[in-house]
Amino acid sequence: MKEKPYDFREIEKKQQKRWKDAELFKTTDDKDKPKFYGLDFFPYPSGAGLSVGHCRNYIPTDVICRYKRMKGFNVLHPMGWDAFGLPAENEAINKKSHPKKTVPTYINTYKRQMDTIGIGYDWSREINSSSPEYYKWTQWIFELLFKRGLAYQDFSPANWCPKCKTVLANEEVVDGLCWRCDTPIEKKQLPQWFFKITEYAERLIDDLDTINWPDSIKLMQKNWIGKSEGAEVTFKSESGEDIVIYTTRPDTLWGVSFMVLAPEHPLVEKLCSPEKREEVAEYRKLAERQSAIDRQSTDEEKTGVFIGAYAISPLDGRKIPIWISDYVMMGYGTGAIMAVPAHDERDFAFACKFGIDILPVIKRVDGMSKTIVPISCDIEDGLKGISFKKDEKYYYIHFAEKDAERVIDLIKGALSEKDFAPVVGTKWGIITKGEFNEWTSFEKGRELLEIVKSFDSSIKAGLLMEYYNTIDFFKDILFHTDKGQLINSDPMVMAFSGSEAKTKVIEYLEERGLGHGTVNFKLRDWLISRQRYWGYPIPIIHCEKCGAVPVPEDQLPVMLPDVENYVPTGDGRSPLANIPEWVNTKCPICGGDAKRETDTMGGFACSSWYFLRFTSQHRDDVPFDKELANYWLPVDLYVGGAEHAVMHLLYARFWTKVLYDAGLIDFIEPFYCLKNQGMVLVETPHKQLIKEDGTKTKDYVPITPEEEAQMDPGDVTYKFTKMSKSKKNVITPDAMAEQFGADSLRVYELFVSPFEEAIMWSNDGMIGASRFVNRVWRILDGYRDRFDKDYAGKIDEEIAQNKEAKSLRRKLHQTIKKLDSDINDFKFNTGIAMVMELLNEMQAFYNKLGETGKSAVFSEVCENLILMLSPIVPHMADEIWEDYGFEGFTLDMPYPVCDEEAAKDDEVEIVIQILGKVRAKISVPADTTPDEMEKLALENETIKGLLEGKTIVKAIKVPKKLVNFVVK
RNA sequence: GGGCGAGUGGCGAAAUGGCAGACGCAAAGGACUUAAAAUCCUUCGGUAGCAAUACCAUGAGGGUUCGACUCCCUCCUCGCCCACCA
Repeated sequence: MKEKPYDFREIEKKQQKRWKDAELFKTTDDKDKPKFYGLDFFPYPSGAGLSVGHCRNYIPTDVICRYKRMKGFNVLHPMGWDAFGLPAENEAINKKSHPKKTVPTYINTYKRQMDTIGIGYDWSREINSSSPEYYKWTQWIFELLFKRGLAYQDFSPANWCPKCKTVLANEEVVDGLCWRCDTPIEKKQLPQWFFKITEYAERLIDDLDTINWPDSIKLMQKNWIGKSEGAEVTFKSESGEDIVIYTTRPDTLWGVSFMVLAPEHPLVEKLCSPEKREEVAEYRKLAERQSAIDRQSTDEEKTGVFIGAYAISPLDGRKIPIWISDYVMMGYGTGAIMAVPAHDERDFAFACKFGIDILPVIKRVDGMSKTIVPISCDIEDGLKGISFKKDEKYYYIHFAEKDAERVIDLIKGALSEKDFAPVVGTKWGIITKGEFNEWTSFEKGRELLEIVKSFDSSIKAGLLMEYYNTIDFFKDILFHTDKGQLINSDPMVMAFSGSEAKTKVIEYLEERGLGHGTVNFKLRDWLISRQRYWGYPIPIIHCEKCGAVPVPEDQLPVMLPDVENYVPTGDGRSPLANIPEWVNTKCPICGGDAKRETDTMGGFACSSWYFLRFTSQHRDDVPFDKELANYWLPVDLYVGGAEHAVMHLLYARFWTKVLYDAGLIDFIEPFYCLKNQGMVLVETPHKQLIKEDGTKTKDYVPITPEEEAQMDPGDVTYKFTKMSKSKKNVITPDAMAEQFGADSLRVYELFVSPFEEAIMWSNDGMIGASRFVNRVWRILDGYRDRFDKDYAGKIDEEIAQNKEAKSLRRKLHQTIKKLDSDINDFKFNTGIAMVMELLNEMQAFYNKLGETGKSAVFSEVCENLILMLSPIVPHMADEIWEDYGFEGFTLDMPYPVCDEEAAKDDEVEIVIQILGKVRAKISVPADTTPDEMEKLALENETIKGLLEGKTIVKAIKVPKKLVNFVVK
């Protein structure tokens, strides 16, 4: 027999052509079959092309889709292009080209690369979000939202990126910087279009329970939506204005020491006293100028101004000073808060900074004496602290902060008389080795403190001794709990404690008409306007008489006009505003002169419904076929990076719910199962960052290979980072397919680490994967001429005679079972490891078989190996399949099924332990009963010897696993 | 500051209460070869020992259990996400 070399370049090209010619991946809408919809995140086609990082996303989805197809599912596995939006436009500007030209080129590259690694997409359903056929329907959905009152225009201070010259959504602002170009964001007052996603906040939280997503992503969405329950309370100012505040801690109402409004709060103007007017105006100006980053920083000292006005407490008629400060934000709640320094850390810090009187705590911690027994709570010679006993351990807490006196006052207030019961005078002490040592003098105490300070914190824990120099420890007691009994409040509510107190106070307020319970969300409405060219025009016509009118459906799409110069002007208007012949139009209602909306929509609109379009991409009369959408959706498997946790995934869920409400679909969530693949990191040269004064910092920055070549090798450090074009460290799938083959690349990415974990790209690992693939080929090809299709009838005879054949067959069926369940669980790495074990056994068997030996079992193993590997190494599988004389494609074959009988072990090795330590191992028939196992264990010579003179108290027996003797 | 996750050989990793290190990489030895590559066959956590074997070992310390990488408590380190949301 002539050996056929594994020429993967030739083979992969050939099989890809066969697949294409046979339209192998074309999906039919056969509604009788169970369906499987596998989808990858909608990629933005960039000039950089695909990297092996993208493949980490596409390969596993492809494996699952191929596997599901072999399992008899009707599989939909489409791909499309998120081609509209800022990234595409910015890239085109940089290249001094037009996105209309660059986008198709990039798409072609992506498609070619995806085909190169053998991803089985149904290209007949390809979608390009920048094509009028697609964006017509995105505009249609905009109008649907508009008609349902979910799209509105509003003047608002928007996040403005001066470099991208556009407004950004909250989600697109990262650390106060533009998520694309890292430019600090400014605030700019502009008329903007919003989607009312806040109306769906509750459902967006609740429905998370119905989908199978990673917990971390669900949690991120929950935190982003940020539901909190509390109350709105109305205070009257001295001048008679109503000031409504929002609080989540109505139970602390009687502790209101002052009040804070957001600087831009509309009442500030009215309330401000004449003599404070100037100061207030100045502060407001300052706050306005501050960029998003300053305002969000927690480290900043609190700033604020007293506006010279007072509110009257509706509870007791007390005068409450009103302040403004930028730690209160207009966008959340009512933009006004009641400040309770005794129970809120920020209010406390503010009160300390400005010397505002603090009312005592109004909630006393229940049963504090059970957990904390203060020994002393005083201030002595500048040393401020509290000693106490907790859980039988002694602690001393020293407050180094300048407001320690006030903290200690509050703590005293939070303790009841009985908490102080064991206190004897002002007894100072310190605990070492669990012993309480009284401080005989201040010097002695200081000395001990110094020693303790120098201890490593782990040692401190070991000594039952802890030292704090902050108020951290009491945060839980004072600021971060609603536990405790109400005190210093109205007698009507004082009987209550814990979270019940909160409910009762809300009732108290509602009865007296002072306020009511309410729910607030951190989520803001979704800002969709972009003052940029490369997006689809918002289909609205502004008429002076009729207002904002949606473009009639039969006039959709509103085509994006062709313009030569699309570079943003930076005046806050889109380039479309400079095309009068496009802007000027007639009102669809009254026929009078009107102007088109010139803003375009952000790219997230396109990706908020594309998964629906794939089901019926051909329809030009509806956005999607309702029946087909209901058949295919929700998506059964959605794979992509975790970085889209809040933006895309939240918007797509929102639109799906809107479409459901409009009766267009029958499901409430778009993606049933979500998986996040790990990143691919690559070793990249870095240099140490040197400060201006020449000192070295701890930070390293990546450098390009050219920079590396110019540097002293000693100064270069290698670290694993994400691939990026600017670092010039991108590894492309094309290069890997050329060097090792697409099938080897697929194996490498699946095998090297668990699916969710980041992988450190390694060429050696790639070689290992390629070695495995080659080995599979060599064995299968080597047996090609001896392969016997009619092996089935000859198996029984062979395994009866040949123990090794039986054992190999067992391994085969165990592997089928393991790989099958591992693919289902996304545990590709261990599944492939098991195939490697099978291959090792095959190799040993094959070696014994020699050049000419034949085996029915080996034929069975070969056929099943080809089929079970088909989703993973499809090119090779189909090539060998042909070589073995089979017709058609492995993808059309049923996936191998485990023969449970064949997979059963005859004998198992059990471990014999004495007191949990392994002392012997014996091999027993698999069906040995626990009692027989014990008997056999006791007969073992080694065990006999070790048990000599000992009494067996108990024998723990685990079938097929172990016997453990507990002895005395 | 808050939340989530992780920490196991020289390296990527396996084992989710039952033999720690499957599988792979790297390394070492052998076979084949004029030679190299490739391939095939071995060895491969540490300490002691010729060996059988024994002891140690899953970030550190404690606990639960007949038995802990796995569960609980305390601490350390790293990563990611969020961050003045009243």
